[in-house]
Amino acid sequence: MPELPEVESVRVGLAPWVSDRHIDAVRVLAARAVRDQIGGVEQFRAAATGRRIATPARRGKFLWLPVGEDAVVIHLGMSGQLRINEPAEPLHPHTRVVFRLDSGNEVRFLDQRQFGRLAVVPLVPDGASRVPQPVAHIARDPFEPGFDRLGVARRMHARRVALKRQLLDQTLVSGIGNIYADEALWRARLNGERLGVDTPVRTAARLLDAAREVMAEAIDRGGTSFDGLYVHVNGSSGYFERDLAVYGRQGRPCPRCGTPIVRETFMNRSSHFCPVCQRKR
DNA sequence: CGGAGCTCCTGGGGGC
DNA sequence: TGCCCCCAGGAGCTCC
Repeated sequence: MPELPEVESVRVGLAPWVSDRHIDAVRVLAARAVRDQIGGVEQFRAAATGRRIATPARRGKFLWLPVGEDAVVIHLGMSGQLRINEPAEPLHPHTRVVFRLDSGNEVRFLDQRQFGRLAVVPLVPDGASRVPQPVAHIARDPFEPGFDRLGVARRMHARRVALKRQLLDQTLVSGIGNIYADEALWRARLNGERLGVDTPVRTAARLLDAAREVMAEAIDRGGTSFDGLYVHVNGSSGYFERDLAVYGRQGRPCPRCGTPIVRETFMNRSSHFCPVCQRKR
């Protein structure tokens, strides 16, 4: 389940293989992967072929390969992977899109559950920089220089919306998914069902700090994976379940107080928390 | 228009 | 042993 740290891990791993390379050919094996592309598969192929890739960039969970005034924007969804292969290597059955580079290598997009998506889109202005058009409505992530920590905390406090829902709202703060939301809430000792209006601005800011810390540690470890679906660009899996305090650890002791971790359904998703450290009040 | 809920998708795993 | 159903969730979409 790629969240910000996993996507950043993919970006860093991909960069030396694709930066300053030309895309010589594009194969789309599953039209669904480019369903957002205006003009469909043919337009995707035409718009990507022959372009030179600059340094891969990222905001939140969105990754993109800048190509001139456009970008190949990639969202990995639930199970998307990018791998570098030689053309002779057999295609994995989940391969959806293949880019052949002028280096002779291939960049392969694999995606079992097909929530992932790719498109060639124009870059649009965003402050001092530029982002792909579909990324423009996404908020800055906690690692971006322009991330307004206090401003986001104030918005959280102003809303009668549960803290976990706000952490997952990509238009408020981007990059956080279900796993890091649970981990950040545990670290900040807050229950995810607590409302923003019941949370002081400084407490909301502390929660954002916790989210950034948890994700920074995951980036240092090279990403996190829990079901074997997430894989680094070279095919090796990042698997750091032991570093998680609460996610997927229902019934096991809270690392802080020993109380068994509880799993509940919230927002049609699973939520994991310590019933003592993170009281619902 | 903000907020909440629905939907897409697939293979692994559990239950019978 | 085999089959069926449930489960995981990011984000775009729809509805209120």
